Amino acid sequence: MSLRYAILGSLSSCPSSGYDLALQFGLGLGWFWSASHSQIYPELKRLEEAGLIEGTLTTVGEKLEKRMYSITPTGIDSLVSFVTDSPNYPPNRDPERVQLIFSDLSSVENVRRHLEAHVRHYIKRRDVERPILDSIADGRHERVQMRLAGKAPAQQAFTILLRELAYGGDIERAELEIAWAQRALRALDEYVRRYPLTDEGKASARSSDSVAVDEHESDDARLA
Amino acid sequence: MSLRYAILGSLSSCPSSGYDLALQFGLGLGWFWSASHSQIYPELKRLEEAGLIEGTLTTVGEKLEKRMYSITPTGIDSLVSFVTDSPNYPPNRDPERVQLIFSDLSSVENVRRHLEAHVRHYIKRRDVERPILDSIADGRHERVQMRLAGKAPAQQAFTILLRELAYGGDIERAELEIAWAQRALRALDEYVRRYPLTDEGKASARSSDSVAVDEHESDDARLA
DNA sequence: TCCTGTCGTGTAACTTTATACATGTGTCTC
DNA sequence: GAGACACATGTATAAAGTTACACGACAGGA
Repeated sequence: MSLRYAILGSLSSCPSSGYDLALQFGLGLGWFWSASHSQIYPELKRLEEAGLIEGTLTTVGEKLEKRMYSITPTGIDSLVSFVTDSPNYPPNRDPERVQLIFSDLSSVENVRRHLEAHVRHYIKRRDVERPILDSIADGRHERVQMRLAGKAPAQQAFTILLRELAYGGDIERAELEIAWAQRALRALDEYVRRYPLTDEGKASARSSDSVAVDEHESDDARLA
Repeated sequence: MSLRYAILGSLSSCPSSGYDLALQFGLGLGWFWSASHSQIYPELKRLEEAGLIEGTLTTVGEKLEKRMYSITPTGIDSLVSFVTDSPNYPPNRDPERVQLIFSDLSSVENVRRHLEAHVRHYIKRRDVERPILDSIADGRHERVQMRLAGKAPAQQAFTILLRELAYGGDIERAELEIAWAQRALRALDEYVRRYPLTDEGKASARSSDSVAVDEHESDDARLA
């Protein structure tokens, strides 16, 4: 049901078309909830039927139709009751970790690649989100500005605080992932130092050519 | 498709019934991938048809039927190619954050409750996972022991390392969430100190009785 | 004029996940 | 012997999400 409330939330900043929302779900809001236009358009219809939003048909240029939706008072009430619910935490589904815990079937090299990709992914993410946080902090962020319009200074500060917390938390998560993966890479190095010959026996776990490994078990014993 | 590989991964430690797997997906493996029995049983059939696993019918007691599945060499190959893929990161869907960023429509008190619940949630999670990590680190973890069976010491150390990294990372995530939410709570206190009267005007953002807020805007100006 | 890219709105088919329904056995305790 | 609870396996239905298909308008430059 969160898609519904993400839409209501976005519309509580300013009226938008389905297209606008789809962009939002790909960019700003997309850091917290993703959705594609094929999910958004039907949901907008349902929301309008339920009276939570209101659409007006406008035209761009000569013929191009555009449906602008605004949130209704009922919609606001529904959104408020959503944010007032105690937070719910969906079941864990982390494909990256599933890969990692079963990667003992592959090689140290593979895990290294995995962790390096992890670092790159979260560095990218952090580097994209940091400027957004900055622009919120110093009042340049356009969509936040819209949300602030017509509100008292105290309310404005509250809105900004919450956004900073959300983006700040996301960036911290990214930084944790980077630090974790880098430490993991060092732990891998350490492992390879301790079991030097295993690194070459990459396929050892996959097929039964564990001869090479067995051959060097004495090395393991010596080093351990 | 990760359900499929989570099942294969679990079966690569030891043969299991659908029931066993459902328990796993609720406990150990469930930290990384959740699934209910209604998803598992049909998937097991598909996996058997595809030749990735093999089921044998046994009986418990007199009549109670039990289907034990083992992973086949083809299944191992499939699993290895899964863990060898570069990690993929699913779209963001974080209902807690969606609530937070639109919580400026509710009250400081509501956000405080939200953050306190967040702290409790992740404290609980950390406290459950920490002993699991410990049991892996000192070799008491039963399912990890099964996975180690018959492997060379170097391979065993590799398996243990990966599990430690996975659980360790999860615990770090929990600790980050706790620290973040606690800092957020202090930031809320700070906000209330700066805008003292807004705290009482809880409903101000919801309805249009912003009179109370407007009345005290001079206070805001004075303090800011 | 054509072409490309953005703007704009939808539907169809499929996969995945959630929730509930449905049934029966084994084991232990009161 | 009855009842509670873990063991064990499924199906049905609906909701949510993904991917692809489908159409057309506008604006800009080549």
